Formats: sequence, structure tokens, C-alpha cells
Amino acid sequence: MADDDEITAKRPTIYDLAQIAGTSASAVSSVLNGTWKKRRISARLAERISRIAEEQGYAVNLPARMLRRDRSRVIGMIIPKYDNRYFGAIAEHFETMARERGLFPVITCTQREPDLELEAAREMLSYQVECLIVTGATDPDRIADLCSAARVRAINLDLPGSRAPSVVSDNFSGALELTRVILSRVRADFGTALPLYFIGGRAQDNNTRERLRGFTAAHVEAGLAVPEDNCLMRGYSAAKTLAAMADLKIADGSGVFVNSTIALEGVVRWLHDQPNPPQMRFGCFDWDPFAAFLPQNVGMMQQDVATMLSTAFQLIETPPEGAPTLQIPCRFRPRP
Amino acid sequence: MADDDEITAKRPTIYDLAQIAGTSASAVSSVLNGTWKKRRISARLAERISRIAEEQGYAVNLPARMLRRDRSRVIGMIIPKYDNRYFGAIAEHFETMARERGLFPVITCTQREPDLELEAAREMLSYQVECLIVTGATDPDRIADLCSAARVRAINLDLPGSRAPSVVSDNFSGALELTRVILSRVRADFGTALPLYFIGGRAQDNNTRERLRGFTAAHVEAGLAVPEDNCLMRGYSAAKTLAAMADLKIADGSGVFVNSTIALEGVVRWLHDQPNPPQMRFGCFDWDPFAAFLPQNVGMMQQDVATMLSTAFQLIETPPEGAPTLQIPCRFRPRP
DNA sequence: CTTGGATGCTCAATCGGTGTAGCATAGATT
DNA sequence: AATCTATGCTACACCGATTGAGCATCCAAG
Repeated sequence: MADDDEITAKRPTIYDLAQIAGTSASAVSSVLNGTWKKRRISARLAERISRIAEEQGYAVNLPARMLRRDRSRVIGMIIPKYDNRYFGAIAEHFETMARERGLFPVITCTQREPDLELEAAREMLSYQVECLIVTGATDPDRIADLCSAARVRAINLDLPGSRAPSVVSDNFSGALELTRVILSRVRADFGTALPLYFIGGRAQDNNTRERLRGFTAAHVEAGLAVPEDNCLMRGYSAAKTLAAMADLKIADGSGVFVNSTIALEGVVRWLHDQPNPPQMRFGCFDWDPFAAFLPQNVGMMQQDVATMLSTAFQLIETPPEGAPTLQIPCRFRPRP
Repeated sequence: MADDDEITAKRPTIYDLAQIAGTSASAVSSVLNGTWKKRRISARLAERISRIAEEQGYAVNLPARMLRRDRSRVIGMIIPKYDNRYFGAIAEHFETMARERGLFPVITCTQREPDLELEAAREMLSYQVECLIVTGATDPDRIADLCSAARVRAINLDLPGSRAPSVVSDNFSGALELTRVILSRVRADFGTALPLYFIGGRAQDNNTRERLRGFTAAHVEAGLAVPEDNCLMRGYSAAKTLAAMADLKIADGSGVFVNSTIALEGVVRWLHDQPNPPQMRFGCFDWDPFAAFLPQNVGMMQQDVATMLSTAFQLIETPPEGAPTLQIPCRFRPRP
């Protein structure tokens, strides 16, 4: 009994297994990591060791293995939030694809705080990740520098950077198409042809700029000019968007381009708070299964997460020259 | 130049820094991990080492540190999905609280696949996590056994187990209250007093059973019996729920208790697909900001994620006797 | 009987930090 | 002068797994 306790009190190591099996630690190691044939261990011994490992509930000590091996087989991702379907889908696809490739995925969420992004990236490097996917970072280039100093490949996702390859949506085309749909629906439903409002995001970030460009291009096509006051970009926060909506004087027959589902939360709350909500239509960049059914919604621009991630993994597997930005088309989902 | 390359070609170790500083690796180590005062290193040397570490872009090798230290300071969580606000909030709170406690959070999502749950738990143990939070697991007890064999504490979250402490919502009370609200709203809006439908979840899982108990109790209060056919539990999948909805013959004046936002996706899609959607009301266990605004919704039962997680961390910090299940009250959010 | 090759295993160095034990020097105390 | 204490540092044995090098043993061929 005392002996049994001794054995299970600490997690068994290959040395413990070796002693039980009456063999050496190297034999145990090679059996448990699959290199035993190459190392000419007999099938008989291999089987005995495997059985004992099973019995003892052995689990390899990964930090020890990582210390010794040149490759850690850990792949990291930093991501801003888990509060919307887009980032949720990115996280799930990332984990699945990493596992398919025999990698151990580690994700950490950075709450859209630039300091936390940098700190998290540093932690990932300390963890000896082989590669870091930097999702929606405020300042991807600082992180890319950190990574290149540590000889770790970095890939930007969602928001591009200039010092590492990037995979982003084709925001311009997506915004162009979405804006066209909203404009035509507003005309069809209300007979109006007013410039739309643009709500959400940050004027500094690349995606917002690109979408604003598509938004503007669609207006130009339609012979409309967008007044500067029609654009409200108070960051990725429902509360801030809501608080600022009052300034917009959205009237009957208006149309709104909503730049994220988070901003849409603010818009929907605002609409609901109005004693006489205006007759209006909106479209949203990013998809949400419930928002899709809201009565004023004309459709949602869904980003192609699966393709974005398989592209990112391709970039990891065959690193390109320089820091190209690959654009992935979005898929418009009209109101069901 | 060649020298510079030599230095940056591999990530610097404390030995590299020691050589540059003309001191020993132990001095470097103690300076960089903050134990240098205790080890009587002079402030002058400490500062010099810090400067050199900074210059060289040194980052500690965590696997090496973990190998040597008795504590890894890594805390793990497995979670089924990232596709709803509840699990998203759990993941975010977990990461924040872990960081506040100086722990490194590692989350992995298991796609509701029992095999993946077990595999992920094994990986976490190999990673030398100090503790594992098992969220919404199909078979938490198997994981608890794995953990106790490895002398790692496990805490069940969301779904309880019998072999490790659990933190769950007070599903009975929550369901009781939600059912009362739906019944009274159906009566007020339609003048009907029919038993409600119960949609979503798995009959085997504890939360669904508890909620069904609350649902039934509220019906008993109201002098109603629930026909068995009113309950549809086809798992946590919108598609399966949708496919099965047809059997239910939901008529005007009906009320529905929806057991998760995932099931609600199915319900909403079904409603939308009907040529003549029935006049009905529903309430949902779990909250979603967009679903909250759906016209038939009477309110959502939001689980108190912050309290659940701080309770879980308390259980980690002061382990209780046995495997108690702590119930956290939910908060009802009426339709805004 | 010797040589050669295959077979089946073990030894020991190594990865990068950590921390105990201990050494050398300087100044203070008896 | 001898002892003591404090200061400032280094040496070295670990943690657990990996892996190149090497040691027996056995059988077959010459």
C-alpha cells in the first residue's frame, strides 16, 4: 500500500516506468514516442512498456519534451474577444486545423487592449510557439517585430500589418456589395435615395477604411455624396455606439451600414429605445444568426473564416517573400 | 555582423546573457526572475543584467522553467464551443481571472465531442496544468478520474460531476421563474392556458433535467400537466432542433421554453420558414443580445458567469471536502 | 576459428532555468 | 590575532525526455 502511494504520489516519469519494467529510460522513451522500431527495441519489450505506461497512467511531460526537442509543435493565436460569431468561428477553426496538423493550439484573448496584446505575444514566445497568428491586433507590426526578433513566424489575420504576411477579408468588395444592397432596398421600400449612414469601427483601422472606401464607391455609382457627419466610428463597443447614435438624427427612409455586430448591438438598442423608431433599413458587415432575422435587416456580409484560416495555414507552411496581404472574398447572406 | 547574427540566430539564453555580462547564469537567472535581492546580488549587477536582457530581446524559456519548478502556474480549461455568448463570456472571464492571479490560462475547445474532451484533458495534463476547469463536459467524471490520477485538481463548470467539485447555475429556480413568465405572458397576450413546449438540450444532461424539473413545477403550480410529446430534446444543434420542430404542431397561442440559444436558432429559423407562422411566445435559458429583441421573446434567463467563475476560483484556492455542487442563481432579463 | 552484420539494448550528454551549498572578501567584534 | 557576520557572487546538481554513440550477444559466412 505504502508502495502504491509512493508510485502515484508523483506523476510517473519514464525513469519510474523503466524501473518497473526493469529496463532503461531510453527504451521507455523511444517506445512511448514511437521511435522504438528505428531504435531496434523488440516488439515484446515495447508491448510490456506500453502496458505498464497505461497501468501507471503515464502522461508525457511536455515541457521536458519541448525543452529537448528543436520543435515545440505549439502554435499560438491572439484574438481580441469571444463575444461574436466571427471571432468565435476563427478560434474554433484555428483549433481544429491546428490539431489536424498535429500542432497544439494555444489561444489567448486580449480584450482589444494594445498592452495586453503585446504582453500576450511575449507570453506566447516564452511558451516557445513555433508560429503566432495575430488576429485583429491594434498594432500588428509591433508584435511582428517581437516575433521576428525571436525567429518566430507571425501571420496577421483580420487586420493586416506591414511586417508580416496578412490574411484579411476583401473588405472593399464586401462593403461595395453590401452598400449597393442597402441603397436599393431603401429605394424599393421607401422610395428614398439618401446617402446612408456608416456606423461602427475605428477610422484608423484598415478594415474600417477599406469598408468606408467600398461604401463611398457605391454611393458614387449611385450619384450620391456621403456627408462626413453620416459616419460614426466610435470603436468596437455597443455602449459607445449607442451613446453617439443620438447625434445622427436618423429619420424615416434612412439606411445604415453597420460595420460590426458589436456596433449593431448599439444600433438595435438605440432603435428600441426610441419612442417612435424611424422606418429604416440596415445591413451589417459580419454575420449573426439572430441579428439576421431583425425586421430592418436587409442582409449580412459574412466573412469566409474557413478560407481565411486555411490560407493562413498555407502561409505558415510555405512562407512567402515579404509581407503580402491576401484578400478573401466575403459571402453576402440576404435576409432569410 | 557575423557576431550579431550569431547572437540573434538563436534566442538568447541566460548563459548567453551571462557571457555578455561577464557573470554567471545563476546571477542572470535570479535577476530576471526577481529573486536577486534574496540571493544578495548587487543592485549594480542586477541593473546591468536587466539592461543586457532588454537589449538582446531575452524571453524566458517557460518549458525549461516549468520543468525545474514544482509549480507550472498554468491553469487549463476545456469548453465545448465558442459559438454563443455564454461560453464566450466564460472563456473571457476565465482568462481575466487567471491573469489576475498570476496564472497562465490555456483554453481548448472540444466541439462537444466526448473523445476530444478526454484527449484535450490528457493534453492539458501533459502540459502540467496545475488545475483544470472542465466546462460543459459530456462525461466530467472520466476527466476527473484522469486528473485525480495525475494529482491535478479538477473543477466542473456548467455541467456537474460526482467526482470533482462543481459550479453550476441554479437551473431549477431559473427554469421555474422563466416558465412562470412565459405562462403568464401567453395568458395575457392570447388568453390561452396551455402547457408549454420544452425545446433543446439532452434528456441525459443534468442541466436539462433540472430545467425540466423547474418547467414541470411551474406547470403544476398553474394546474397544468405537461404532455410528454411537448418536450423535444435533440441535443445542442440548431439544425437538429429545426428538423424536429415540424413534429410539434405549434399552434397560435402557444408558448415555448427554449433550453439554449443554439436551440433557439433552430426555433427562429423554423418560425421564419413557416408560411403562416403561429402567434406564439417563447422564453430562453441563456442570453443573447440580438435574440433578446426578437418579437416573440418574453425574456431570457442569463447565467451569472462572473459569479460562477469567481466561485470556481475559490474552490481552486481552498479545495472543499468531497465533490460538492454549488448552485449560482441566474438573472432574468425581461424583453427590453 | 574468425570476421561481419544484425539485433537489442544502455549510457550519458543535452536542452534552459532554478536553487542549495559554498567560496572569497571585507569589515566588525572580542 | 582570532572569530564572527555580512556581502556578493559562482558551482553544480537537478527537473524529464531525447538521441547519438556504443556495448554485448548471436548467427551466418568464409
